[in-house]
Amino acid sequence: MKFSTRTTYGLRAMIYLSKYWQKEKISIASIAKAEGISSKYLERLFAKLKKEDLIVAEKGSSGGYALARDPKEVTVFDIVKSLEGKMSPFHCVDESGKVYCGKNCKCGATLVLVKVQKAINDTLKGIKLKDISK
Amino acid sequence: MKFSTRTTYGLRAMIYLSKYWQKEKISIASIAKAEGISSKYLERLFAKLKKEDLIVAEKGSSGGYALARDPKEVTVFDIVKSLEGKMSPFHCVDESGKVYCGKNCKCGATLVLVKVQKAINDTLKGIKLKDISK
DNA sequence: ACTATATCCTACTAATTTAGTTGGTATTTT
DNA sequence: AAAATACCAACTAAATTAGTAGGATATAGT
Repeated sequence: MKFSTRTTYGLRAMIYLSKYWQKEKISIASIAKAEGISSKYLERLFAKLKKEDLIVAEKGSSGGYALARDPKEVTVFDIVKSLEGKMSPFHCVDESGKVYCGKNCKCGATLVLVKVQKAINDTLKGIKLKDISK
Repeated sequence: MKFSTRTTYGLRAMIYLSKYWQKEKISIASIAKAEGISSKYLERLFAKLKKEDLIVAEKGSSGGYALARDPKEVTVFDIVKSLEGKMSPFHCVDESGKVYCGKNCKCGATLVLVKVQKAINDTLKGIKLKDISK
């Protein structure tokens, strides 16, 4: 089991943006270069972040991206969720923690899955973007 | 991000075995049938569990598998780890929690990864096989 | 108006991982 | 000897992830 690099790339880009919060707009090209990420790939990740209103964009020359909200108020959960899609890392358990696997819904295994899912989400919700951008 | 079905399959099989702890040996065929898992696939998962000494096997007719240790003493972490390989769900962070990514090792993103990894592992270590096999 | 620099959009490709299959061999009980 | 079991290696199929290609669209500065 591996988390995708999307999460790490996205976090790094958001940290980068938070350094310019209420200062400058930043282009994908410059973030990609600074962080060593494919700019075309980062482009696609930014589409997701924008769709969830975590960042705002301005087109055209001297355009770029900026955080949509104060880094003090954005949680890492918000970011990871927008990049990874639904935060339900198991096939049997949906996002709300409800178990719906076909075969044997009351099996002890799902107790584990639900706890792990909750542990991950609680951890992510407990960290603000501000906390990790110094 | 999804955990693989291996984890769930393996847990369910181990729960199944724990019901027969110090009673009977159980064949893969019967577990696979009862749990609705491909028996050939389960075979391969059992190879991993055996390699980590979580189960013991006896060959031949009337052979089968049994838990190697008391379900009170086996943690879910032991099981998941043997199935998933290393419990380092991020590319930047090794199993011990050490960060070793090439580019920017001190970046704030790794703080998140380390915390999530710890949260998962602590959760898994806190659950005994016995706890989930009623 | 032109040009350079951006975001935005869609489709394709490559690599990796996961899940499952095929076809056996070795061992033990009956 | 036959049946049932674990054991083993190689292959295939499906899904996901990572990355690329090739543009269209919008804006600022000249």
